[in-house]
This record gives sequence, C-alpha cells and structure tokens, in this order.
Amino acid sequence: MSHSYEYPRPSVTVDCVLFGLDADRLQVLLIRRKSAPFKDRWALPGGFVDEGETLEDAARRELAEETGLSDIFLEQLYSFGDPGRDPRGWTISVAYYGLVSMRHHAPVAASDASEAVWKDATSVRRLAFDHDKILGVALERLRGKVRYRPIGFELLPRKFTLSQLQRLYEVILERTLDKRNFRKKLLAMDLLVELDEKQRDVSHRAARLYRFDQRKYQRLEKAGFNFEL
Amino acid sequence: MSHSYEYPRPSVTVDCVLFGLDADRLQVLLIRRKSAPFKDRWALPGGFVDEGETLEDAARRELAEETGLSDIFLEQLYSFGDPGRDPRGWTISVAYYGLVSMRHHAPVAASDASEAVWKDATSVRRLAFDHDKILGVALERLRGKVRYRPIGFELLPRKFTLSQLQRLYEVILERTLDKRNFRKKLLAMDLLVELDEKQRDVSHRAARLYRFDQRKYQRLEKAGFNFEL
DNA sequence: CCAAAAGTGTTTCACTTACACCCATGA
DNA sequence: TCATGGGTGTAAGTGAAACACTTTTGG
Repeated sequence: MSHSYEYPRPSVTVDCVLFGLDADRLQVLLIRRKSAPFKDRWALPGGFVDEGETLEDAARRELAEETGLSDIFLEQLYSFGDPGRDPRGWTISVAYYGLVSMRHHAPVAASDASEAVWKDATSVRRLAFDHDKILGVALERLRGKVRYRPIGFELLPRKFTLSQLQRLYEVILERTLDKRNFRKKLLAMDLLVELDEKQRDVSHRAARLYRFDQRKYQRLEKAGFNFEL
Repeated sequence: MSHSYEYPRPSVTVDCVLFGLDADRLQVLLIRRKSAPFKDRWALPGGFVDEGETLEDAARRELAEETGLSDIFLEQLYSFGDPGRDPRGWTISVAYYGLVSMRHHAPVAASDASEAVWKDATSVRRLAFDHDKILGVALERLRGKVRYRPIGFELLPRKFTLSQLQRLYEVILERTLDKRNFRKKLLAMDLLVELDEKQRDVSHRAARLYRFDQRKYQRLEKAGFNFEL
C-alpha cells in the first residue's frame, strides 16, 4: 500500500497519570507547563513519542525527563484522539497510568515542567488539554482494577501495616471497610508475608509489618487463583 | 510549543477485532488483504485514521468500508506501537473490539479487502502485521469483561433462549456451566424479559425466548448494581 | 415411541457480614 | 494515666455448587 505515505499524519504523544497515596488522600502527579499552549497551567506529564521507541518506553522517558521518576508500575490506559483536543493541531495521545509509593518517589521538575507536585486526585480540575478527562478515565480504571488485581500494593512502601493497606482500599473505593473482616480476608489469601519487624516512631502500639509476596501471587494467578477485593 | 511540528510523525491506523458466535465456536471477522504488504494474507479490518474524525469513528468507517458492517457494539481495546510492527514504517495502531450477532451481520468484502469472512477466533494464526497479538489481547479482554459486564448479549440475536445464552458463556469462558444454577442466577438478576414467544423450527421441545432489558440494566448500574458471571 | 433439548428444587457448604472489647505504646 | 491505634472471634445470613428426573415436541 504505497499510497499510505500520502496520508496526513497526526502528532502522537504519551501522557502519564501517576497516582500516589498520602495517608488519606489519593494524589496525582502534575507538572506546571513551561510553555504554550496552556503555559503555566497544570498538566499530566507527557510529551511526543520518538520513532524507534515503544509507547511504554516513551511514557517512561517523558516521566523521567519531566519529574525525575523512574522504575515504576505503568500500564496503558486509553488513547485519546478527538479532533480539537490539542490547539496545536491534530494530536493523538496514548495515556498511561501508574502507581508509586510517594515515600520512595519524590518528584523533581525538569524539562518542559517548571514544577512537579502531588495534588489531590479527586479534586483537581481545569488541567491543560483534555487532561481532566484522562484523569477521570484513570480514576475509573484504578477503582475498577484495584478490586480484582493486587496493584494497590504499588502505592505502599515495600513494608506496610494491615491498617495502611486497609486505608488504601478505603481511600480508593471511597467507602469504609470492617477491620476484622478485611484482615481475615487478606490473610486468608496467604499472599502477605508477616515480617519480624514492627512499625517505628508511632506514638501508640506499633503494628506488625507485612510485605506482598509477588512471586507467590504470580504462581497462583497462573493456576487460576483470583484476587478479589 | 511551536517546535512540536518539527517532530517526525507516525502513521496512525485503527484495527477492529469483531467477534461473532457460531453455535459452539467463537468467531472473528477477517479480511484478505488486496495489496502489499501482506498481500493475500488474512488480517483484521482496519486502516488509516483521517484528520477530523474521532478514533472510534475511524474504526466504524473502516469496518463499514471493508466489510459492510455498521451499527455495532465497539470499544477501544489497546494501542500498539512497537517499532517494526509495520514494514511500511512507523505506524501506531489503535485497536477496537466489537461484538455482533452473526445472524444479523453478514459481511461483504469491499475496498482494500478481497474477502471478508468469519474464522474460528481461537485457532487462526499467522495474520498480517502484529494482528495475532492484537487478537490475543482482544480475546483476553473479552473473557475478562464478559464476566462482569453484560456485553455477551451483543453476540446473540435480540431474542434468545437461556440455553443459547449459557452456551455463549461456555464458549467464551471455555468451561461448562450447570444449567439449573445458570438459569437461577440470571433470572434472579431480573434483567431478562420473558417473551410470549417460543423458538421455531427445532425438532425438539421449543424453548422460551427472552430479551435483555438494556434500559433496566443501565438504571440498576447507576444505582450500584453489579452484573457478575 | 424415540431422540433431543427444555425445564424445574433442594440440600450442603463456604463465604460474607455484623459486631465490641482488651492490648501495647509513647507522650 | 490517657489517648491512639493494634489486634482478635463468633454467630447469623446469604449465595454458590452439586445434583436427576419429568416434560414437550418433531420425526
């Protein structure tokens, strides 16, 4: 199909919706745009895809360039191509979403970003481009996926308490959970490794620390096991 | 960001994975390519996105052009952009998947397609481009989604029997289901409308026909109802 | 009357839910 | 000693799974 090259081509970008968890709020990483369009407005980190790289590599590269963050859980979210979504012209964006432990990932602005900060994910509005919409889709996906895939652990430090884990689900799902039932259910899955270690520097009884057994989960998953709530 | 226009741009295509159900096999609609690359090979229907149309519109347009099918359930699946996936050069494809009742949608080849036919979805191989991979992702998505969203009905005629519905799930999920439990569960959801009509032209006891109550489902869904298996 | 699929209930078991008090620690 | 969250068990109810025979219809 040699005439294919005659087709006009869109620009293609990647945008990243990176979620973090701040005690009792779901956060999203935003950058302040250095240049037009939407100069000085808050936006999702992202940028143009280069030839010769995968879409996911592009997302990781842009994220690293603009916020300094690397080595994180990232998944493709959705592609946005409605006409008019970018005032510069025809632009299709492939969005990714990711989860990080805020404690281990402090953003540093660079490149096209004059600032890179965590903002409350459920209340930010009036972002650049159609990023409000992208964020909305990402929130929906996160709420859906967290219930049947153990991705929530990515939001916590490697060692965490059961209360932290419970708060995580309460924040994302926006409802309270029963403490005893929650612990019973999660421990029954036998995917948490009880560590010989306790919380430190808290002014109350220190909680036991756990870690998620990723390997075991992968084995069980292949055997048909289903993580649920 | 005026320098954005200096970036090299990829071609962007859409590809459609259209599923149908044939008594006891899951089918996928394929076209035979009229021209290079992959001339005469089986491929998913699809083509280049035009400026000024949405990605979904592009998918519907290409599907209509190449197979004559229109007015069907379509959802965005995933975007594929690995370098080298298209021998013509840098090309990103936004894939969609859809479900149709084969009885109501007979394909007719046209445009870039010299044939358009239904093939067994779980056994076709060696499709053009990376379409084997796209089909694999679509199958995975279908199996996942059919269990918690009532999209399976799109594969059936508007009026169907409970046995047809059960076979649908058995085919997609690749396991047998208990007849009594299946009927009990689905009828308990109260989303099927029992019609005053029966199956015709069968050489055994005629089954009662039902239809899916889309409106009611949408109301219940908003109220937090959750379709499950 | 035979073949083929339609249609129908009950019991068992596992899982979910609701619920309240004592414990350990640091300030 | 007080405030703060950590940690624990049981009973009741709900939903899932297992299971076999009778009915209807056309050939």
